[in-house]
Amino acid sequence: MSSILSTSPQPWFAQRLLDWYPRHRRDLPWRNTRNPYAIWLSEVILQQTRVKQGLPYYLDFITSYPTVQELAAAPPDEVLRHWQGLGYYSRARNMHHTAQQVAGEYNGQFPSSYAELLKLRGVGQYTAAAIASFAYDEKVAVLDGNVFRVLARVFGVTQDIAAPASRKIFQQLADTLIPADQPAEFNQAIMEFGAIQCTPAKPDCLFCPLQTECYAFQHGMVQELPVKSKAKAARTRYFHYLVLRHNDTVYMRKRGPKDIWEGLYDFALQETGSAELSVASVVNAVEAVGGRLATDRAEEPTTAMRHILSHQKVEARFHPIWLSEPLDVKAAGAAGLVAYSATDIERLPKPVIITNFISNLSF
DNA sequence: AATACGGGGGA
DNA sequence: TCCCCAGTATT
Repeated sequence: MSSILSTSPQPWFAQRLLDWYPRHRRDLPWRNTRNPYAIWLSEVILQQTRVKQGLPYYLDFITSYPTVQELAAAPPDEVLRHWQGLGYYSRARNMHHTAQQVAGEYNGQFPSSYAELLKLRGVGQYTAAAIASFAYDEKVAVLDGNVFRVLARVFGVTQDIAAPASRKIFQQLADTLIPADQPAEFNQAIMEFGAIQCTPAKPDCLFCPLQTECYAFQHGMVQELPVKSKAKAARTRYFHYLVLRHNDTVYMRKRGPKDIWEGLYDFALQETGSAELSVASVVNAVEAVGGRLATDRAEEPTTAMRHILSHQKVEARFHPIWLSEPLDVKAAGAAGLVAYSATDIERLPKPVIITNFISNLSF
């Protein structure tokens, strides 16, 4: 079925990668440091994120919070605001939690082994292996999307990389390949090789140092490997945002748990099963949060703005509502709505779709 | 084992 | 459109 020799060492693999790496590696600010804080920060930012997208965020965080103590001391909303636009916001919340734990319980020192790192919130097998190897030279192989792809192709592993059960196959393979004397360099090399040379769509097989040994190349299966089952189709949700305005303020609320964009701020929301929301429904919704319209009818909503997430397609319409007076305090409070000035709003962490809408809003 | 959770970029 | 990305936590 495949050419895996799972228990016999194959030194050529590490040798070729370690030869390739110094000649092709990108110079990135979190490389060439042994500072576990900087490494942890970069790894959390880079989870499910490309270097190009994560780099400016890393630079902002390491500048704004040079030490774990400073990150720990920051207000949660401020941390989320710095994270704004990066996605997977639980990473930011978990990161902040872990910063406070390290600053407090760990006396500012990150744990120094894979097993201990794994206990930190937001630090899974990949990130624990990355920190343990990069910062402390522990011999533990990282397994990320790049490594899965490289191993599947080079060794002809046909297991579905999306299936959790496949992980131990790849982990076992990676563990036999990682050299004891250069675990950090090897981990960096295999990931960089996957990111630059053995890319998903059009890998550079012509100039590949593993061409002769690569199972996928030798068997014409480069496009077939890795095997990955498809994700479930995304469902569509219809958001009708009530942009409640009074004088120079706009009402916003913090989003709760068990849904997208937890902890970020948006407007009063009516979610429906279709793209339409009648004027009567808008008026009802405004009154439900204790509002009185300044005019007898609502303004036309904006055209739908689409926002694509991994598991959801959000179709949002924004209904500008001018209030004749502030919201009833009790009703607004129950809905979590608070009046913010333009300056306040700039500082709030917001989903990209909200930021985009606000950028066209005149105060 | 399956699902939820963002957003950007490339083909 | 579809796929991928320096994954993790929850169910």
